[in-house]
Amino acid sequence: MSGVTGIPTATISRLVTYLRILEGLEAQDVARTSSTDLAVLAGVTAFQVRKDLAYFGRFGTRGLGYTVPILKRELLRVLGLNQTWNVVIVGVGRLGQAIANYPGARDYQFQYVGLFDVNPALIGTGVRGLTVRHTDELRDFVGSTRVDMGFLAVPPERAQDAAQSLADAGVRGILNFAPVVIQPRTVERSGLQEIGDEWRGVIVENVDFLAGMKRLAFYVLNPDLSTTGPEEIEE
Amino acid sequence: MSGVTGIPTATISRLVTYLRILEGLEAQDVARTSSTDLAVLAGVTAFQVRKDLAYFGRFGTRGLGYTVPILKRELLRVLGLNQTWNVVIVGVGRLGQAIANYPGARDYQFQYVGLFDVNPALIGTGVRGLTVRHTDELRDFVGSTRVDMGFLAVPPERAQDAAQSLADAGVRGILNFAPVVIQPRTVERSGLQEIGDEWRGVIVENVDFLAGMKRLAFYVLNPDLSTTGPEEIEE
DNA sequence: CCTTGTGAAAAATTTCACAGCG
DNA sequence: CGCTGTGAAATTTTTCACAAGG
Repeated sequence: MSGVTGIPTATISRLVTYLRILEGLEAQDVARTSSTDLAVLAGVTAFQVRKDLAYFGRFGTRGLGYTVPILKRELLRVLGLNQTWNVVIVGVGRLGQAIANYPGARDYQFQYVGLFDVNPALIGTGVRGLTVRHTDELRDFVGSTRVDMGFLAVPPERAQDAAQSLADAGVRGILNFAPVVIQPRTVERSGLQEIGDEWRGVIVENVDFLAGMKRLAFYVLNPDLSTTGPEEIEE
Repeated sequence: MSGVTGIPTATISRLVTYLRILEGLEAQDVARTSSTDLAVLAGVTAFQVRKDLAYFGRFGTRGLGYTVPILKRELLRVLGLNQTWNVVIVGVGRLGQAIANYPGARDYQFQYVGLFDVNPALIGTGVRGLTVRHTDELRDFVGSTRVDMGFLAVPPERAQDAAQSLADAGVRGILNFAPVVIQPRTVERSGLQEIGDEWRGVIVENVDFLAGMKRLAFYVLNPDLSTTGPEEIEE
């Protein structure tokens, strides 16, 4: 859609933050905002805000700033949140269930369409109106239902296999909650054939609670090394 | 401890990954490894591994590589994971309880010493052997018990206040699970005095599931913009 | 001969100054 | 005048080539 290239991944994270802020402003009926406002609320510089937005277009009016609903709409579009996303959850233990029940996902047209696990005790039970199926059925399921992403909430030792199953089934994006690096290539594993070249093009994003905890430990011990955002937020 | 400065935050994230990999290697009784091995397993370049480690010392032997237990021990030390961390959880709803029950935190001497919430229905109940207290008691609690970090698992609209409570109580690190930017400065809030200058020096790390989901949406839509790690991992 | 550790080069990202336009 | 949008400068981070050392 946009032929743009070389956009920092940090920019994408910040766009998500700006969007959240705009939703807050809209909820308070604020009509207009500026790069400086957004910068204060996001904890970055106003330069950064403008540069981030400039990668995707011109959304403001010189001399006036940004119209909240317009900028919000544009960010929704840029991030792909103005469309429906069908999601399966693989791993329906405590974490998987917490994810399924976490409020806020539905606000963005994220719909859980399937739950999968290998634990016989869980299969057949219902969580949020969906029946838990065996992970072996993933492939058939994806064949008959559109699935845009998979959330991986299995124990670490099963994460690579489960990711492989998702990729083989044709799922294009994986949100990995397991504290493991998912290998995009088929890593040599004793005697196994190289399966699933569908790997090419599968995106993996990680959400890692344990890693966050450890990073925090480091920065509490070395506060001088932490990035506490810019000193000056105004230009 | 280390007078080193200017260490990329990305380096700290990668150190956490290397540590995890080393623990896996140790569990498989692998005695030695190399920057190339670690690079493959971490999905980065070998240059990167060596540079990351070099910020903190010389842990390898030229010609031989790294001794797994030694490098692991050094990374534990660097990250501050060879000591006990006392943690309180603020917000004991579904998410807070999932965090309290998540396995793996205890492996690193992270100990939950207190649970806090404002919901009367929860106060007094027990979760994992701890009694849930009212958040108002946080300050007294921190006065009598050492608390090194607080995990913030409250609804977004309460996150800033709860973070303020933690900071006022003297907690140095906050792991924020709420999809909100915690303001390190006391932002103008209708009529309230500027309280809690303890803010200076409080570290905030974020673990944001919804943001991960949205980033994934973007990259699934724009796969060409995703950083799929290096093409070549070998030197 | 192998693999680390590191100064220097290259690339990416952020900061900045100001032109552009309502 | 005010605030955005952006090319250029400054800074940060990564990549690289190779010296150092077992």
